[in-house]
Amino acid sequence: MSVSPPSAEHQAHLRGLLEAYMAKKGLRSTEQRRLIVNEFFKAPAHVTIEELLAQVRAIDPRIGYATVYRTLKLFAECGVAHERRFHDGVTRYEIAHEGEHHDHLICIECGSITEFEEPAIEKLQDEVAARYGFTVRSHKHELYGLCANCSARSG
Amino acid sequence: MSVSPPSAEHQAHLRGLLEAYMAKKGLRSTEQRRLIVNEFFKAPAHVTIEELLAQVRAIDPRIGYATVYRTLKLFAECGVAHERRFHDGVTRYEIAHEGEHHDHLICIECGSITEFEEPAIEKLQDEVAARYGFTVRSHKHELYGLCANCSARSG
DNA sequence: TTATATGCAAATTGTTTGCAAGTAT
DNA sequence: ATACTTGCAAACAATTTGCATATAA
Repeated sequence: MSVSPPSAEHQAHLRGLLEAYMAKKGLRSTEQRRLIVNEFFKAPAHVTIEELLAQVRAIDPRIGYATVYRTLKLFAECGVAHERRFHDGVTRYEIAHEGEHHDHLICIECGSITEFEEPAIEKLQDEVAARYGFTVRSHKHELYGLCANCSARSG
Repeated sequence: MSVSPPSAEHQAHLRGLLEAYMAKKGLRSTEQRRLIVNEFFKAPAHVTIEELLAQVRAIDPRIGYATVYRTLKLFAECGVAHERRFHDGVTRYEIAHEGEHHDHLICIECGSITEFEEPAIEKLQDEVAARYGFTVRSHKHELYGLCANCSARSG
């Protein structure tokens, strides 16, 4: 529910971003890149390089790890994806959302990741920063614990 | 200002924690461990293994990386220190504070780390978790940007 | 054509572990 | 004596890079 694929419209917007960025940088549209973009949009949220690699290899087994790695970096650079690194030390990629920034609830039992948005927290956070004369550029707010399912299951 | 060494009293408390834990586990008080505890209490907050290693080697150059590594892990296990991993992927250790949990402002320019505490955020965070039936065990809230000094300097 | 992209394998980075020799109890 | 510790070096895990070959423009 908190993780849904991008609307056709939003997806088109992101493809536009990527295309514009590639044009500006003189980068080329290759078969691998086209495949990786398409699979990335179909992939579950917070996908890892390994996971996406497996997914694209199901279609073309000759794709290399480094190609997926570099393509996801490219997505992050042009704003199509966000890089996230949670507790477990693996980098995950998430499709850039429309509108608001969101944060994460991470289940330490089953690994599920849920997104949440809480403007009141963002507001307080800005107040804290102001108190220290700090200029916020980005932030990370992650809650670790047991998701509803795992809470029920384990007590 | 937000980073001050532990009071003599608090330090004694932490040493007690460590001693009790070591006794319970049958661990031994060695020269290396005594040196590392002492230096850790003198070290700046959010020290890395490398930094603490350099600091203890200034006193005894024969100390190995792994010894510092394992001793800091031990501190974390018994509640004398907290492990933190920020943006840059290096693990840092911080002396366990009295009382409340705190979070961090990290300057992406000079690397300085400031601590903050905001009960209202913690409260909202618990409300968000409750909304999802999520049981919070720990959390990470980090603001990245420019500290007061660097904001002034770079515009 | 020619600069960019790919796939492989090797290099890096930071952390973790195995083991023989040393040491606290 | 015995079990824990140490320091070294090697293993790991995840990411990043160099380079020869392939390919888009």
